[in-house]
Amino acid sequence: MERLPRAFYDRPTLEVARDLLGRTLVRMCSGQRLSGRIVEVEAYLGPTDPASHARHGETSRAAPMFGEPSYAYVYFTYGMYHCLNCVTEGRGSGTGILIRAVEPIEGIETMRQMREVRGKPVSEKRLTNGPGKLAQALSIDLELNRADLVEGPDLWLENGEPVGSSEVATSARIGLTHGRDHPHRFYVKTANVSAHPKY
DNA sequence: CTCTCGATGCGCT
DNA sequence: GCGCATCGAGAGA
Repeated sequence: MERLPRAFYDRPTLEVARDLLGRTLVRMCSGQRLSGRIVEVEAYLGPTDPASHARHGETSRAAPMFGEPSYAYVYFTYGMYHCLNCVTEGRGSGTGILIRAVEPIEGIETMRQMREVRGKPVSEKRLTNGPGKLAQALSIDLELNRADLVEGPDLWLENGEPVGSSEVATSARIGLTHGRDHPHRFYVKTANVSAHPKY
């Protein structure tokens, strides 16, 4: 399967977000392919977006989003979770897209082990149905911050199978206190896996 | 299913 | 010090 090219990311963020649905997220983990079908994302639109980490400008944490598109922005939050974004648009935009949920494809048993490190067995549906969960399942942490999604050896996106408009829905973004006024969350209605029971 | 709450560490005002 | 782009446990319906 072919990787998405650099130009894929170098477009308006909302356009890229919609286009990310159905693509395959691939993580090479000690020689093994772990992968999933992207079914939920959220767009973060730069310094003017009150919900974005870029809202205070190019701070050290948000800096990757101000760099070249097609690189990863990984951040650590709530003292214990990591979340994966891909950087979009041109250098200086401060924009990115949070990957919120994938359907596991390859390496399901490894993902299960990663997720069971503490706690009880995890059903396949709950393996990767949330940004913190999929990062844990795919062993994504700060080492992958700024990773090159086009040429890098550890993390990338493949064409997958784009989903048609009839399968796509939008909503407000999840877990925010500011910036809930725009439908910047995109998800696949028919997905096996949902990061939000309400939708 | 729903809701609430605590864990836990860091970025930023 | 405050507030998180989160998650899981526990309680209730």
